[in-house]
Amino acid sequence: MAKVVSISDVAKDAGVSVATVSYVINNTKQVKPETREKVESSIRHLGFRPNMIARSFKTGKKNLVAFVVPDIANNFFSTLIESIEQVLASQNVKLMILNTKETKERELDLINVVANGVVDGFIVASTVENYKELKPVLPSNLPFVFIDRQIEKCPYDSITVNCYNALCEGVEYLISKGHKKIGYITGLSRISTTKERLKAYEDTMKAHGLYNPSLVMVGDSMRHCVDEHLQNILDMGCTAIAISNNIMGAEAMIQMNRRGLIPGKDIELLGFLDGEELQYGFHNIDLVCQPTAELGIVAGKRMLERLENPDMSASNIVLQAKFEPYKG
Amino acid sequence: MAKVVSISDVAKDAGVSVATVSYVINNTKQVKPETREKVESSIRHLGFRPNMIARSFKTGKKNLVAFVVPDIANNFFSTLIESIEQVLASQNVKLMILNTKETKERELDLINVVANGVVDGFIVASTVENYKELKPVLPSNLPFVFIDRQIEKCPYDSITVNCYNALCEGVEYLISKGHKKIGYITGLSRISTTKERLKAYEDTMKAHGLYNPSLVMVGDSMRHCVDEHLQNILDMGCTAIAISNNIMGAEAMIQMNRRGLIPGKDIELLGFLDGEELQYGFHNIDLVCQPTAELGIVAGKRMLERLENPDMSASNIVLQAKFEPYKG
DNA sequence: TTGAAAGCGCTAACAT
DNA sequence: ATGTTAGCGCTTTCAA
Repeated sequence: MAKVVSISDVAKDAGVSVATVSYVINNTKQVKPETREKVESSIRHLGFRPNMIARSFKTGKKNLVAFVVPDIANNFFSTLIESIEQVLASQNVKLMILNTKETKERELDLINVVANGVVDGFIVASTVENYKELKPVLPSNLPFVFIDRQIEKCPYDSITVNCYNALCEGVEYLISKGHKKIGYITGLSRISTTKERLKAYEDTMKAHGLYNPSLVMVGDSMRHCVDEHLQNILDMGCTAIAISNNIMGAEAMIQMNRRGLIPGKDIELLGFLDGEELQYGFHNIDLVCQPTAELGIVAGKRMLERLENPDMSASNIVLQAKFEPYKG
Repeated sequence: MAKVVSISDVAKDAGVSVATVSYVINNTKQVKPETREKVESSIRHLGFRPNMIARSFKTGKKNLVAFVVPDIANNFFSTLIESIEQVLASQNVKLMILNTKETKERELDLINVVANGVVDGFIVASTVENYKELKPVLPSNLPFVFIDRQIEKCPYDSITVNCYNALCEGVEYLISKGHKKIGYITGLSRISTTKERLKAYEDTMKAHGLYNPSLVMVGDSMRHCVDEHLQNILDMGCTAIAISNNIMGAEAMIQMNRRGLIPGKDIELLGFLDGEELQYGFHNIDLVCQPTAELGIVAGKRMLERLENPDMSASNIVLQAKFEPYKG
């Protein structure tokens, strides 16, 4: 366990003051070239690396943003992670990922732990339903950007995707192809995207006099619940099924495959295209396509702006999904 | 942007010294109950949260470990993340995830950025081939635990899974069922797991006089490469195909599905079961099963031990995968 | 062009 | 049981 070398070790070695060393490593003042050389040589020679914690402590800047994410195993969110990382990297800001597993307690706990002093700001895809629950843990001095899911009465920036129109169009499409019994699997009830999408399904079905509440299965936004719901829907004799998110859609594909059913032939599937994953394989289902990468990019940019200027007023940006039927 | 309250604000408000406040928030000395109460009331009242950076700066302890991971979208790694998180949580240590996307430069850069002062240690699933490349960025004063992939000549702890025997058994099994032309898709060549698995395939095929180098497709451990390789293997008339990791296996399933081919019927598939994902759906392929969660647990524990006692000598732990044929 | 020194918020040794 | 204070490594103001 070698001793860790500090700025004063470098100063001593180079025969200058710590201030001078600081000037050269930060390029923050003019330094005589030969002095700079001496210092840089000592740095290399001693293997000095500035202690980031000390630096953050002093400057209050960490160049670190936390992304609070419900499920890193969901391709939608991993795509989001990558696009956010990319934007932040342009300003040399790193992304710290905190995985809540769709659990309120974990979300609140993780935010709480990291809130004071560790990061410069938060991007949050919250699993919490409304602002009341969240408020106690939100540090008032840090920027927050909410992404993907809208929190009721939340006075911060948000970037979301509206899927209502696209999903209505999708259900219309199924109906126009003659489907009458169309099953639906929802996500976690408390989440805004789940509500919006369910409403799209319900409104469209009702408009055509086809709505039947027993065709709606209440899922959990994760894959586990799908198999059972799928079975119920099949048992009820549905000829088509719409599914409230990507991961459940992917699971439905798998489970249909296991039963020897071919999507788009034996039963028509309307799902969500969220991440790269689905682009590659799933060409035989109708899709609601979210601009996932763009969502991350917009959120990342917003965070960068807010870091620059914390006093901007909050804004809510809504991107639009679009419907793309399978061209079989 | 409200003012952030510090320990001295609390001290002032409660009419005690900063030391006393520190004692109550850390439970590090006896404090008279009524004093404690006063302090706790001030803390609640002012909304004080200890500045973690300042604390880390002072104590040198961050309770934060970095996990350097090649691809968070790969279920194998997200399972690993969850099991590591779980173990670390028992000591109140948090996990920071750094995503390299199988890119050496990103890996070296990210380690470098976080090396000094941000974390207490690193768990690394490295995409780098050998220790020489890695060495310049490794801070000598921090613990490292290498996981999943073995780095040549690396003098640190490692926890890996040996799949050689299980994959040999799997290929034997295919051969015993009468398959003679068995295609193979490899992972990224530089990675230890890729090498080990390829060797298992080659050794077994050779032992039966069935080896033919043109049946081997060089992949990249990600899904993108699979479709083309799969086509080649089908064109060559293979009746079975073995695939070097989970994500490429999943992609092969999807692409077969797209072609209307049923795994285990039209062509036999030998893949890897790594994460939860595959447990749910893929019941019609033969599988090499890695103890993924256990891998994470062992690595997490090792890190915790090392944090406790940095001077332990390095150890290399190897877990064993096992082969499980599809029982159709 | 360089240096001296204050101070960021906290912990913990030492004093009371 | 509580308070006083040094000091963690760094940046930055001010002086030289």
